[in-house]
Amino acid sequence: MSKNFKRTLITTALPYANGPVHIGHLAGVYVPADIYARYMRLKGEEVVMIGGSDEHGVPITIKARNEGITPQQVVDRYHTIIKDSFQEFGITFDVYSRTSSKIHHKTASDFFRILYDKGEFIEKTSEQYYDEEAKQFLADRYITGKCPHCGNERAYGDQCEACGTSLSPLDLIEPKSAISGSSPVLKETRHWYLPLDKHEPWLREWILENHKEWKTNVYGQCKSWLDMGLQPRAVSRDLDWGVPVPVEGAEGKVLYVWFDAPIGYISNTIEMCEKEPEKYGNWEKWWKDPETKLVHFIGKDNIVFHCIVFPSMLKADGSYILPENVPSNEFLNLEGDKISTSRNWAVWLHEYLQDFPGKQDVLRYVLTANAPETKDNDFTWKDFQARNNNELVAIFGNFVNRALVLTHKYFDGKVPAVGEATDYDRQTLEEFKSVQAEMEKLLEVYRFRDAQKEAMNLARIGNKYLADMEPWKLAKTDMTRVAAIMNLSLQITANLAIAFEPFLPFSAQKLRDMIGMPECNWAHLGHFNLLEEGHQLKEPTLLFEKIEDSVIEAQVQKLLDTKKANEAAAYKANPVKENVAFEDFMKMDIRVGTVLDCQKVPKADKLLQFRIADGLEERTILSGIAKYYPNPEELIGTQVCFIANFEPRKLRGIMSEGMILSAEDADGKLVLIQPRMTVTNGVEVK
RNA sequence: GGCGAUUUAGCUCAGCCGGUUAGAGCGCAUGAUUCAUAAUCAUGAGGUCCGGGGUUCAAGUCCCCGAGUCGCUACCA
Repeated sequence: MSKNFKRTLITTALPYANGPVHIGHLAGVYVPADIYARYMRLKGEEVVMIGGSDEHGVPITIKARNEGITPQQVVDRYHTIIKDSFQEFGITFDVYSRTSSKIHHKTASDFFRILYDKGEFIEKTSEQYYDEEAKQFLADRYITGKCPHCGNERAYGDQCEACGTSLSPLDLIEPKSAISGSSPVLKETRHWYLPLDKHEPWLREWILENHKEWKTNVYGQCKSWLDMGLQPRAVSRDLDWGVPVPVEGAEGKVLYVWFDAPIGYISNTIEMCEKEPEKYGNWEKWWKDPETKLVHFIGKDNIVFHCIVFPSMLKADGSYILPENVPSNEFLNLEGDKISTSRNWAVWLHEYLQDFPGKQDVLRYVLTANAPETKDNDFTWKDFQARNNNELVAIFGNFVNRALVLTHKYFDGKVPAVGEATDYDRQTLEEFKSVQAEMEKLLEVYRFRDAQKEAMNLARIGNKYLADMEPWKLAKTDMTRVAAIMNLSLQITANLAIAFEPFLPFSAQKLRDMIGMPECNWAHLGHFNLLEEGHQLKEPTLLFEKIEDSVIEAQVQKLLDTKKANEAAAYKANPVKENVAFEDFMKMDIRVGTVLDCQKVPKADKLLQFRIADGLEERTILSGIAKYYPNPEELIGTQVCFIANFEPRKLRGIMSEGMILSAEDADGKLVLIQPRMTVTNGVEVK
């Protein structure tokens, strides 16, 4: 399956610019991609690594509204943090740009237009609300009106927050535009769809037949999607934040964010090439030459977009190459819990860089050693400390220090003469012979965890060599032999500087400074003539430092604090809604009833089916709280509050006659509202 | 619920096309050693390979049923 490619284009998933980057992003995408890129460069291959912020989409506009700033201000803030922290962390992007850039708007726009002109889209027309004052179509949530169910005057077009009902804008009574306040009118609007179903046949062959080497999770998920049958996907949205749809009469419409984002890889490549044409050449050679190997580094939540949707877009255009591989990692957990931006459960890169100055490599090492390559993994601070102290310090750093200190002690820091190799020396040399090939084999198939282990193994061999040779004893009798031993130890040190360069670039650089090895060439790995006799070494400094318990405890405490803060203080209660008349409240019929029966609804994860004695007869109500009540039978006999005069509605084929009231806690957990003492069934709540 | 992935020593993970006593690193125990950031080196203890069936001369490895975990997806009146 290995073709001969001339050059490699590495893309990294675009971080969404509504928050900073955390260790999950790093472990899943950026550290492995950077290792791969550095390795390729070290080999002298032509390679570029593309990155950038994904800055469009509805969540950013919502965040902006909540904070009373513009979407541009939101993305400016996070783009800067993300870009700066990546750079400080040593992620070597050839370009790190953003999708709000001019060049991206043009690229994405042109891309759409070409597909449009080729007739690669399906157009569908539907009726949507239009604001004649603001002269634009209104996205669902920019329409407010009276909720047909509860009468709340300020329901949104997609949902009534008073009663929780999800709505269509057409359901609203007396709709109003949230932008101008005027009454919108219904107007026909077109939307464009990418007919993925049309692309299914070649996708099948391309993935299922020709890319069996993809990781099992990637291959499996693609197969699953293909077997289910692909559906057309909308590529446009009514929104004013994004890339405008470049079609006549499409004012107020933008490209849907998932369509626009992957094109960012292309725009960023163009930007890179335009900035330094002599270095990178024409952008098209990176995207349109079949001799370019395209590799997407992503997380597992992005598989379908990168393996099915984006390739379909590229194929629809017709002039682009397709990805050769899509190495997708699983997720990294933090101290046993899912990493979450909204819950602030994360180790943020920019904060790590502040708390651990100069320790980029420690985090790089730990994230690689514990990378979620085949399944979700857990990051713990204790493990972080152990890997630093027991591996980086004790094995790698210690060996380097021993070799250098001994050389300074016995030979004034000059590389001593080679000398005759003993059988044992030859054995040690033998172990280095296969290292280069071994590491390449692993790196080529994106197994960075194992590759890094190989590098660490070299330091282990070094430690063992010194322990077995005991030059500090021989120094009393045979300095020629000591010279030979130290020479070999120093050559091992030089090899370490090469082997670790893709993984621990800062430390490798530091090491090369110490031993005076300005150049770093992958081809030299496994050789033993890297440092010449008589070459002067610098005074050794420590490559890594031990991390004390107190430092780790402080980080753990920080996490515990955010957890607490999340649960209480950080929860921002929603603003109080508009006053309502007493009569409106009286329209709501809230009552108490006893649970006669309660069980999970088959084939639904969230639904519980209640049988309630309501004082008159009995009624069935469904409620989406199954997750929080794993033993529903325990609710039998207790009393709950419910809205009795709700329009009945069918869910999963069962008629639900009302709504059971729950409080939603700060963490999203739903807790039933229950009377403190038993009351008569059917009494009203006022 | 459907689909995909995953479940192997205390922890983190290897085990290709089924083949003799299941491996590595860390942690732990014991011993050796002092050049080194109490670092290193050696040895050792630790596993009904998630559970239950089946195919086979032979299964961690293949098939079926089930459980846990994660992702995509449907469902939270």
